[in-house]
Amino acid sequence: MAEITIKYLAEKLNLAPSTVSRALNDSHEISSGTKEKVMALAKELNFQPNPYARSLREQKSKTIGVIIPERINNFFSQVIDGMEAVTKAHGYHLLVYNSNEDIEQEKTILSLLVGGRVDAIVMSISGQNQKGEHLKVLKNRAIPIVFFDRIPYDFPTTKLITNDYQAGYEGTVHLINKGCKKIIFLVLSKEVSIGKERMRGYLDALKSHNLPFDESWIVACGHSEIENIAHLEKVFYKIDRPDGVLASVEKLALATYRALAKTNIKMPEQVRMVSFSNMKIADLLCPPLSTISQPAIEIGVECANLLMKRLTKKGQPDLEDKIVTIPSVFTERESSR
Amino acid sequence: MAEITIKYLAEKLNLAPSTVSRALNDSHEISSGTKEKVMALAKELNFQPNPYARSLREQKSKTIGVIIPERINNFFSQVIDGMEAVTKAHGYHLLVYNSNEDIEQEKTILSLLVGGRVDAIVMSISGQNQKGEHLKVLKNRAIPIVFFDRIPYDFPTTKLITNDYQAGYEGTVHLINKGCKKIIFLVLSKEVSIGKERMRGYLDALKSHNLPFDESWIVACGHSEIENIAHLEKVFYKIDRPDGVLASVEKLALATYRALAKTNIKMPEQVRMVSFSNMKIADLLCPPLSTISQPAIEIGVECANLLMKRLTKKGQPDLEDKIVTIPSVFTERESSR
DNA sequence: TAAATTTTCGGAAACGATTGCACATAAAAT
DNA sequence: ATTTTATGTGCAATCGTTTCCGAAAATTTA
Repeated sequence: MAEITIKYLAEKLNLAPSTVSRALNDSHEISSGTKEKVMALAKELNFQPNPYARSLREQKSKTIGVIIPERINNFFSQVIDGMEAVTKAHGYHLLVYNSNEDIEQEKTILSLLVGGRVDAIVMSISGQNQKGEHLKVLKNRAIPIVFFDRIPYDFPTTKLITNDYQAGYEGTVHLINKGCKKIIFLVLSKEVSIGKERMRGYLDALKSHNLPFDESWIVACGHSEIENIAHLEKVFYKIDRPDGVLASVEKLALATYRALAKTNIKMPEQVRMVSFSNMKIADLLCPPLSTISQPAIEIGVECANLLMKRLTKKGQPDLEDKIVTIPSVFTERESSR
Repeated sequence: MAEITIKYLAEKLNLAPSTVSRALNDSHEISSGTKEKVMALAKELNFQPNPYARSLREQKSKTIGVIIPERINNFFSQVIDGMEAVTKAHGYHLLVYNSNEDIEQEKTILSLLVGGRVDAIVMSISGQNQKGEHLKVLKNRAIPIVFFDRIPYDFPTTKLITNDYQAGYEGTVHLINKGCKKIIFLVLSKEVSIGKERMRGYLDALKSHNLPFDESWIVACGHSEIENIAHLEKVFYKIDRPDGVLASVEKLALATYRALAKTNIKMPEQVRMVSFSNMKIADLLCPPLSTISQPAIEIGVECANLLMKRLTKKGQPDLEDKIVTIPSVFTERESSR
């Protein structure tokens, strides 16, 4: 079936394409009579204006690019759900890319996006490198971008994070209050923003409670689940075994569960754990996991709101260079009781 | 900064836009000398052809629309990851939509997509209705579409599912072998394809093992977690309590965990459970959950392969009207031991 | 050397929608 | 009755790319 175009409608109605276009856009300079006729036929034939013709002419795509480092992760799924809820209401579409925690892929994706394919970008950058030199392709382009969760420090735009420092602090204090003396901190990469902030909270908590600290308590893990488990096993086999764990990402808490399963160390009796996590079933784990969970949907909504405001209202200024902090919520469960 | 266009490159190089275009596309009718000059400048200025102009001209978008009923679900995330892996290699983009299990939203999304925005669609339809009348907007459009997991029966195209019948049968047999006599079947909606097939396997297993069956053993749940839990609690409070559970979707297995937690019924001692699920942490639940898990990534890869073949090779026939079945894998864990 | 190719490139149309401008016709004001 | 204004519509250019067609220039062949 031939695609239905404005030109086709115009022929059918004995009108000029321009008239049809204006009628469809409810222009004031078209009589209500012709408007109705046009609308009626358009509805009858289920006419949909060609998005690419429109994008080309209007120089905007009504599309937003989303880049996340990992798709199989509740947190990011929730963020995107939040974003979609608001962008949908504005007639915007979401192009979603998974960078697989890989800077090279991030770079490739970005170069695809800057060509005009999207009107804006929402991004959480990979853990490999937080400096963000690979983001410089964006610098001299006028494309709005907001970062969330894993943000680059030196890129002048709006960034959304949770109160990582405070949450890290409070999670640690919680463990201290439960009697933990040797709390280790699990981090994917010391380079990543969220890792750094959460770690700062952890360190400050230890300090303010006059607890000793050893460099080896910062356990840097990687992206390989198997290696992480093996590494953690060794940590727990040490004579001077830790009695507390603060995991800066969910993945590492899970690795800890598996590592502990291979030893005969009991949680929470011998070691307690608190983790940053957006798992919905933290309460079903053995034992249920104490979590610091981020308001993911809200983060998505907020990102989208910022962009919608910038894109749909005219005369809007560029995105401010600032960091917006949304509080996370702590839930105590068996793992730290 | 002004966008860099072919026309701009042409001016800079004192060439015609047509020549530049051909050079960039490595046409044989351009001398290697000019090709090099053009390529060099394009690279230097980081030229990206305007995707919308190209789409308009070529009448294809190099974009695929993906519609899923739920985003916060490992299965769908994995499927999309699989798809992206292959579409990326072909220079295709993914527009992802969440229908929220709502037929109306599905309809809205479809009408947005048929206007030429995407070259093909991959879809798993909502559980509300499996008849698929709302898909008729697609009927007279020439847009290729493939369904997976939750498929409409009467839509003539290729559909991908797992061996739902067989897996349902084998899961049930497993429970029977463990000594279960009263096995209930948890389903979201009796209308949904996967529910039906899995149920058929369940029923046949009971029959072939000469076990009694009662209509009430088919427990139809909804999308509200709270109601499901309340409902299941009642099921387990009956005098004639079930001693086995086959959950046709992960969500209902989790609801069962929570319902059991409110009673003092022990799993697997008093009731055993097997569930369809793609959870990565089934082994960390209390007790670890026996799962029938679908090869989600493979499904995504297969969907994408079908479409890429159809779209990138010329002279390809329309998508065959057939159902492709990929086997799922059963993993026994504590919940049914 | 002239003719026939082949190679290399430019001009212009096309994709479908939007919009500035011009031009009718009708209504209102003078 | 004539000018002004408002209203409704059409023409044509534009967005950036690709491609058909034709025409020079370079090369080969007769």
